[in-house]
Amino acid sequence: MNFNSIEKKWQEYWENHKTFEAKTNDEKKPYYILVEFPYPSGAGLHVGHVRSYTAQDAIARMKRLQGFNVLFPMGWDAFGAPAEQYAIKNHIHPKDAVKENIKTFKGQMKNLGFSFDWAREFSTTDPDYYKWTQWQFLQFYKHGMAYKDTIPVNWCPNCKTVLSNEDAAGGVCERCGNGVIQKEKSQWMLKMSDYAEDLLKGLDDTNFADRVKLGQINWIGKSVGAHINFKIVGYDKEFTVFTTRPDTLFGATYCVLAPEHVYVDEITTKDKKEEVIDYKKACSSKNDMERTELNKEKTGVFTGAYAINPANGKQIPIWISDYVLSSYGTGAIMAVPAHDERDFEFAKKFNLDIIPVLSSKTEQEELPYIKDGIHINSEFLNGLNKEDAIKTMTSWLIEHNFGEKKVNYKMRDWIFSRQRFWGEPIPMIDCPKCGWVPMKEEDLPLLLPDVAEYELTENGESPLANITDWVNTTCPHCGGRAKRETDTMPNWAGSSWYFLRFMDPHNKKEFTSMDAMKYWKQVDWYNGGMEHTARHLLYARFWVQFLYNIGLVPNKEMIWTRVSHGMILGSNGEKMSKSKGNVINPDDIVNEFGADTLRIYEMFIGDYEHDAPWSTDSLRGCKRFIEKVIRLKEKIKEGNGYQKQHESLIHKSIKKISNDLTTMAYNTVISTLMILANAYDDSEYITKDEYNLLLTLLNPIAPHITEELNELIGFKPICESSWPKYEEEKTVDKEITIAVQVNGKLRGTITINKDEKEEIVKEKAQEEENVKRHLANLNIIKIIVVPNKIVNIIAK
RNA sequence: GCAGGUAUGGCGGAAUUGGUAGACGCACUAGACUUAGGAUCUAGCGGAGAAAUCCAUGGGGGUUCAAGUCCCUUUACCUGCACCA
Repeated sequence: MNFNSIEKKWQEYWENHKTFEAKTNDEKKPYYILVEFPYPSGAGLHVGHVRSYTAQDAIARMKRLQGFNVLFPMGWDAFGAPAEQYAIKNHIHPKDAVKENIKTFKGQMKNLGFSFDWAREFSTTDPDYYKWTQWQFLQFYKHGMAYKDTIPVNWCPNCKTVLSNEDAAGGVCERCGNGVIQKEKSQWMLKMSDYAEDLLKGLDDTNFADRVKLGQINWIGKSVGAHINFKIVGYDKEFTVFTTRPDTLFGATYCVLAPEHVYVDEITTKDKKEEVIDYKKACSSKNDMERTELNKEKTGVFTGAYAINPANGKQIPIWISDYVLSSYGTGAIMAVPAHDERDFEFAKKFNLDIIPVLSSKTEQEELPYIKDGIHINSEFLNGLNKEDAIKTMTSWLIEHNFGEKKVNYKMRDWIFSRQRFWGEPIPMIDCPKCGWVPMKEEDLPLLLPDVAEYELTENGESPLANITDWVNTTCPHCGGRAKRETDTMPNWAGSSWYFLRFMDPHNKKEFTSMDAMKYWKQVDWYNGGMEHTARHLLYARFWVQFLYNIGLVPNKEMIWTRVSHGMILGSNGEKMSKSKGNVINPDDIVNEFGADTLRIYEMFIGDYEHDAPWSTDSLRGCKRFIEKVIRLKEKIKEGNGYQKQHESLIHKSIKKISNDLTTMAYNTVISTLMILANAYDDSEYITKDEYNLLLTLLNPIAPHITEELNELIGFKPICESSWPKYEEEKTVDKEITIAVQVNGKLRGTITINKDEKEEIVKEKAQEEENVKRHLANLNIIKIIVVPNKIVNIIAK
């Protein structure tokens, strides 16, 4: 059999019959299956894509056979830095590079037989799409959710470009090797922090995998504590710290400000000026992660200024150190060295006071410790436990105007500006008279200029800043001369709402009609990489919650189940990469082994949620399995229905496969099919119905060969048939074999009727030869019978 | 550093609520068929042992009639950390 021509034949059949096109408002029950749309890189489809697409395709195909109206769309997330860099290098417009890549990806996907509804395809870079991304940004702006702020960014003075933390790892520019500095830039921000609590609560209305929920919860990073104000000696000023342990205030012997804190320059005494300036300079080359490493030697500088501890009126020194981050809390801390590891190390190094305010439970415990000890050295808190002390101290602070109760979130506002060409232009206009003015909605989309050549700017502005024809415009408000915003949106913008557009992709009047959203309701099953479960998912949920709050989507959460898949590693167990030479190209595998073999193999490769190394040997095993299925056709004899000897196995298999396909246990779907095929192989002959059943169950994972074989035995196409049903009573065996233990050790097995009386089971167990032998000379104390499972005889 | 995850034969991995550890596949060994074999079929395949049996789910401890599964502790590896997507 020539699998290549069989695969082509069925791919054409599905296309011609529009088998996979979903109709909005169909009478059938809707079911929306989504895989993360890919970034169409120049490298083409990765075998990792094939894993998750096959998995979701299998669910889609089964659900269709089960009578659902399945929406299984595909599109392209095509804005981003790689396409831009490629375009600069080759002097072409990124849209042309993207066009080529999409063509490649689409061809590869079609060759693998994924049942995507291609009628709904779009790219985030289509003006028809990004028009609505821009429109939605304007809604954020109009509802006070978008603002400009000055933020430090990683800046490479040599490449004259802003870098991600990844590209600036170790304080060195990944591209040129020069040192990276921190540079202040004015950026558009979305007020995501306003949604922290809602994003936390909304998780209750989803069915995300636990580890996904946990990832979201940790990213949001809620902590309850207090703000405490510290007066600065000699100034009519105070600064605020955030702490989760206000009860330890009596132990605060010094304060630390982030080096970037606004008061630092002002309060530094003359003799310390030089030191402070040097220190700040040194910090500007480090990112947050490098700064907070615990095992690194603590560094810091005394500002010469003192603050007053509000609890006891003591003057305590104000230091600056890089272990305090300006991006978390208030950018200032009170240090309690007796009970915080970082503060302790810092205090030891710089000889600062260490006052314990919690009594340790055991004498041997060394500082620092921060368990729920009883308070000491803390005046009115003495003798209280942690909870009571926090309550008492918080009310005391409020009463004396020294602070307030405060909930803090690690999650920050979303930095929405990128100094790049290849992104959605932010539709804002800077007018010398009117300030920032949003574009008129009817003027959208604001298209990217159609130039193939553009240069990086000297000062880190977007390349768009140099394209004066594009930048210069008129103010929509006063009509005077004005300039466009030249920053573009982050790649995350387009992917934050694409799942809504798939519900109604050709709508010219709205981003998606309420009608379509009400019909499809939400994404029933969303799959993507583990690396996207924190950020992409959070951005998308934020976006949807905002749209919900302004009445544009019907539900606060538009994604019900989110699962994530593990990576496919190279055969050496390392991540596939060109430099390691361990990349497997799916095209090669399809050509040599066929798409069905690759699909089966990737489902069989291991636990879906875990990484798994590639093995071409294992792939061959899957090819052998297909060949066995083909050979089984020769075993068909006339006769209908299922033979008695296969009945129980068949019903069990239908049950297990139907279930496992919805719990991501794809590897056991394949092993169940192998067991069924082996049973057929071991019997003298099989019936057409039995063969058709095996083909139908295998069809979601290997759709081409199963359709072909099914046609050869004269059945109508599987894609137009229905999914088999099992009868529960036929899945249980009447006779079962159970284990017999003596003192917890396996000594034999007995065969009994299902649900046999306990007395008879006990008798049979004791009669078993080997059990008898082990019971000789022992007195039976107790016999534990677990119905239909095991017998354990306790004897002395 | 912070957060999350993982650990079972030579390999990928199975194993309802704790109840016969190693399903299924790969690799390997022996044999059959064959001009041939990356084909097919038969048998074997965690370790020790002639066998009975003992040992074995990263290490150590515990709970239980019974632990891969629950609890404590420890080690190693993987992923994410806000301008890569």
